[in-house]
Formats: sequence, structure tokens, C-alpha cells
Amino acid sequence: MKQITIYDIARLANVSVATVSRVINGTAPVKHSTRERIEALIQQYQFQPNAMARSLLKKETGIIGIIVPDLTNPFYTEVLSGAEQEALTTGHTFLLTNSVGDYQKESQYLSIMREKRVDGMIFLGGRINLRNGNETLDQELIQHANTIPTVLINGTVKGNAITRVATDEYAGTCMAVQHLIDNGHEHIAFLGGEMHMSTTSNKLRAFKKTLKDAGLQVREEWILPDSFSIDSGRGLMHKLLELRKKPTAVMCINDFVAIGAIKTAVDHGLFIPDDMSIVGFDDIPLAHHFIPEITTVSQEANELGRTAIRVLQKLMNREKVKKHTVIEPKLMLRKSSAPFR
Amino acid sequence: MKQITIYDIARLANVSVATVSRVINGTAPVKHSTRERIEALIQQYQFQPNAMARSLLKKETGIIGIIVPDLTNPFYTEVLSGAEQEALTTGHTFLLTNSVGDYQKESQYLSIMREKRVDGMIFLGGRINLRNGNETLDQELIQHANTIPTVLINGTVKGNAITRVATDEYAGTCMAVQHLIDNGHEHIAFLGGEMHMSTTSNKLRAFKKTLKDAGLQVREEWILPDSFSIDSGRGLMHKLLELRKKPTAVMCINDFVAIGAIKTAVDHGLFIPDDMSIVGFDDIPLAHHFIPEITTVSQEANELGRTAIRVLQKLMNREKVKKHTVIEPKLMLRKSSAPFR
DNA sequence: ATGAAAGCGCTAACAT
DNA sequence: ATGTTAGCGCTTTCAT
Repeated sequence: MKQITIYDIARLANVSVATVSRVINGTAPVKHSTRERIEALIQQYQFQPNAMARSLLKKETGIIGIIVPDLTNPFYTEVLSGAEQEALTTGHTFLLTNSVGDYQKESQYLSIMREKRVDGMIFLGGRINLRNGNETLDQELIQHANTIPTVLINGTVKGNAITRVATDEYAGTCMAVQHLIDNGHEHIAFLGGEMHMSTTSNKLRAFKKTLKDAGLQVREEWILPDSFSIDSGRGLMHKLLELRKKPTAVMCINDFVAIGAIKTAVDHGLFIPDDMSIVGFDDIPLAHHFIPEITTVSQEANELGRTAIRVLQKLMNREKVKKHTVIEPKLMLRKSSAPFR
Repeated sequence: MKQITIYDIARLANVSVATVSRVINGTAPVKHSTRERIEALIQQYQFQPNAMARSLLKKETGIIGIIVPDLTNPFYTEVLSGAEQEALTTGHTFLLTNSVGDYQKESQYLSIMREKRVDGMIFLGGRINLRNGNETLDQELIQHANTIPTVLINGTVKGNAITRVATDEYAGTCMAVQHLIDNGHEHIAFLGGEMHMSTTSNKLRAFKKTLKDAGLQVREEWILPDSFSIDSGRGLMHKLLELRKKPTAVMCINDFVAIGAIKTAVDHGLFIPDDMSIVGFDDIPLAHHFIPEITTVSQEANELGRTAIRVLQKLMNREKVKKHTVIEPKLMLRKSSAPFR
């Protein structure tokens, strides 16, 4: 099954490879008759130029490398989907890798991207979400970003050395907590997240600040980090319901935790939102299909992905870009939150 | 930012490029001292061989092309995730494209895969799920599959000309419907799906057959195709509830439709499963987190992805493979179905 | 309008 | 153990 090359076409058409190249790329005028002869041959033999060979000298691959931490998380796939739509406009395709948040895999994939000479890179999750960063990991990433145009989504590295696009999680959390306060809630808990992740500390800071500004007390026993999963939400709500003094509203680190929390609350005979208001974060598609529909903060995931690619495209064109693009979150008022009483 | 090449390293180490190539690939013994010298240089300059150049003569890219119809659909990402894990074992990376079920995009992406000389291809959705196929589209795909090892997931082309891996949707549907019958339901509806898709006709055939074998009547007004979305499920349940004679159980084309159906039913004051049993298909992660947890047929999406890659790996190694690998579905008994009355 | 030939960065015979 | 060299399939001067 030998692949047919430009030489084969040239020989069959009785022209040089240069001429064939010209008709393929339209880089120079070619006599009508010979052009037609060549085009017919290309059609007939289903000839497709070898992108490797071309990339080798053009130094462009048309590929954007993407590193995501979890392909089954709807938030990331939504970002991916937006990015894909935008990348289409410049004909770029994705080399996709799934790091599972494993730093070693991230390193491995960074190498692969370099070897394959991707035109640009998008990085999500993992090392760029560490609360205190990690010198070595950051250095490695920065070095890659020096060779390959790179955009970080919802994260950063030491010294904010790499271009990034991010939702304003702090503002988003403030909006959500304020919404609860405006509804008369004075006893509000915070559920989920891992303390060593920047997301968690950002949201928690916003949470505390908003309570304080409203003159409300921050009760440490109502601040329960753990992780980001539905199961985590279930367990945490369990803990909350065992407390002597219970909150009337709960802010969750994300929609998964909110779903878990609601499930457990419902299992315990509570009515949501009548007995307790619960709000999430992310606005995954499921959030507005769940029963009850979940009040949450939209990260505009699709837009986040699109924007990241737009910024990356500029970067690849050597245009000037803002080091930091902020996407404003939106509060999505739905059915899992209600006025107190 | 000129990329450093093997020539640069060779010059700096006072050896020939061949020697450098040898230490990089370990293809021949190199004197300890020179090896160390070279390795140090590689480290120092962060040299990474250009995969394009290598691929050009090895005729291997280490890339598997994937065409999916919808990146935001949890079923597909679950398949993708399984595939990714398996591909990792042979160091393959994914060139991912999102066809949105658009045949023209599929064609475009097929071309890209050819140009980029991917080592293999996985194809999901779109043209391979057409009930009656499409001569031209099939021909195109078959032609590509002749050059590039290709595996179809849950679909086929004319004459089953391409290797495929698929869930037994027919058997899965039979299991689910039989489960309803075993629970005393005699009035069962079928919701969702588009009639021109093979999935729909396969499941519908199974549905009718199972009812008939149980001596039950198939009522055409209870067979309501439409599409595969949550909104579709909502609309269809709406229609169902307007009927004079209502079913006591519903088989849905997939979990999305089931979710929509449940939502509408609940909105209308029905209790699920007490007033009506509803079962889905796919077992997306959400299915067992929904309230109520949804009885459904697991497609073993992760396993489906893994298997497809395993088959593809054999294909790429020119090993002999079965033209058709079947994945057996599993019935997941949960809370959205219950005995009649 | 077309052709000849150099070169992109690497590997693998073939020599030494 | 190491070097020389011929490609891999293409684009792009530079000639003609």
C-alpha cells in the first residue's frame, strides 16, 4: 500500500515536482492545460500531500496541543468544545492529551508536544492550579512556553509568566454568596474543594469576605473542604446534617458537590430549597436539568475555550496580547435556592 | 528562537550526527564517555528531536486520529477516556476532531488525518449510524480505511467493509424491556431517537420483538421518535401525558431522553417510579446521580473505547482481527423503575 | 511557464 | 565505536 507522492504525480504528468507543487498550493501561475492534467491525476490517484514533509520545511504543523486533566468532566469538555469551534476558523486541529492531573504525565505530554512541534498549546488543570505553585513544575512549563506559544486556562504559574485566560472565581463566589445573603440567609456553609488548590482558596476567600462585609459570622465548622466529586458532596452534607447547629444555606465549590449535597439532603427528608438553599459553581449542562434545577455560577466554559484559542491565535501570529484575560462569570438563578423561611 | 537540531548537538560534541542519533535512540553501542558528553549537551540545550523529520522516514507518527460527533456528550467522552488510557500503553496520542455529525466536516477531517499520516483512526457517529447508509459517504470512508487502519465504534458502512466494535444495542434493549415486563408492566411506550439512525431502528426492533414475544400489544401511538436530547425527552413525555390512554412504563432511546421524560413527568405531579417506570440507555455518569437514580442499560462506554483501541493496535501491527467485536451491555437496576401498581 | 536542485531534521545502510 | 551519505516528501529559490 505504498503512498503515492508528488514525484509520482509529476512523472505521470510529464512535468517536474515543482509544477505539481505549484498547482497544489496555487503559488505560481501554471498553464491551464497542464494544471488540468495534474489536477486530474491528483483526483484519480487520490493524492494527498504528506503534511510531515511540508511541516518539516514550513515549520508549521497546523496542530494545537491541549492538556486537560479530565475528559469526563463536563466543564472541561465544554471548554474543549468552545476551543474546537474557534480553532476551526484557522484550520487548526487538536492533539489532545489527558493528564488526569498527574504531574508526571503532564511533563511527558509537554515533551510530546515539543517533539511534534505543535504550533501552540493550551494547558488546563493540574500544576497550574496549585495554591502555592511548585518551583520545578512551573519552571518546566515556563520553559516550554518560551518555545511554544502557550495559554493557560483558569490557572497560572510563578510570576504569572505565561499568558492566561481565566474566569473571575472570586467575583463569581461573591455573587453567589451575596445572593444567599440577600435572600435572608445568615447561616451559610461552604462545601468541597481541596485546600491545596488555588480554586479552593480563591473561592473560600471570597466566601469569607462576603460574609464579613455583610456583618455575618464565619463559622469554621461549616467550612468543609474535601474534594470536587459528587461523592464528596454526599459525604460533606452528611457531616453537615450531623452538626448540632445547621446552616440554612450552602455554597458548594462546584456543581458536582452541589449535586451530591442535594442528593444526601433529599435522602434525609429535606426539601430543597424550602429547607435549605444550595448553590453550585460551573453551570455544567446537568445543573439546569437536575431536580431541582441548580442555582449556580456560570463559568461560561464555552466562551472560555473560545477566548483562549483567540488569544493563542494572536500569540502564534506574534501579535501583542494581554497577559491576563478575565471572563466574567454569571449568576444563574434557578430552583435550588430560595428566601429563608 | 531557532530550534536546535541534531547537527548542533553533533558539532558541539565533536561527533557525527549518526552518533548523536545512536545515543538518542539507543540503536547501537556508543563509548561511555562520548555518550555522557552528548547526553549532557542534550540536557543543557533541552534538545528534543523533531518528530516530523523522524516520521518522515519511519512512516510512523505515533498519532491516532479520532472523529467524534459531540464532545459534550458524556457517552462519547467516556469512550474517549477509555480509548486514551489504552492508547497510552503504546505511546499513541490523539488527533481529536469534532464532527458535530456534519458529513462535510467528517470528510474534511478524514482528509486531515490522511495528510497528517495518522497511524490509525477511530470513527464514531455521523455517517456510520445511518439507517440505510449512504453510498457516497460510505465509499469515501472505505477508501480512507484502505490506507489507514480504521475502527468504527457503534456503527458500520455498506457491506460491513470496515472493522468495528459495537455494543449489542438490540440485546440491551431487550433486557430493559423484559425487565419492565417482568415487573408486570403491560403498557409500555418507546420515546426518542431519529428514525433515520440505525440506533433508533435497532432499538425499536428489539422493543417490538420483546413485546410481541410476551404477547403484548404494540401501540403505535406510544412509539414517539424525535431526537436524542433532554429537551426531546421533555416534549415527548408531554405528548404522552396528553394521550387518553397512558402507558405505565417507558423505554427511552437514551439517558438524556429519560432525564427529560422524568423531569416533565415530575413537573406534572407524577411520582417516578410509583406512577410510571422509566428506563434509559447508555448509563452516563449522571444516570446514577439523578433523582431518582435511573434504571438504564450500560454500554460500557469506557470498555468500548479501550476495546476499539486494542483492536486498532492489532490492525496497525498487521495482526489479524475480528471484523466485528461485540460488547455486551449490562442492565443497571436502579430507582426509576418498579413493579406495576 | 517550467525545471533543477538545495535543504528542512532525522535515520539507517554502508564504510572505516 | 564512529563517520559518511543517501534518502524520507515536500517547498522554494534560481535558472531558463
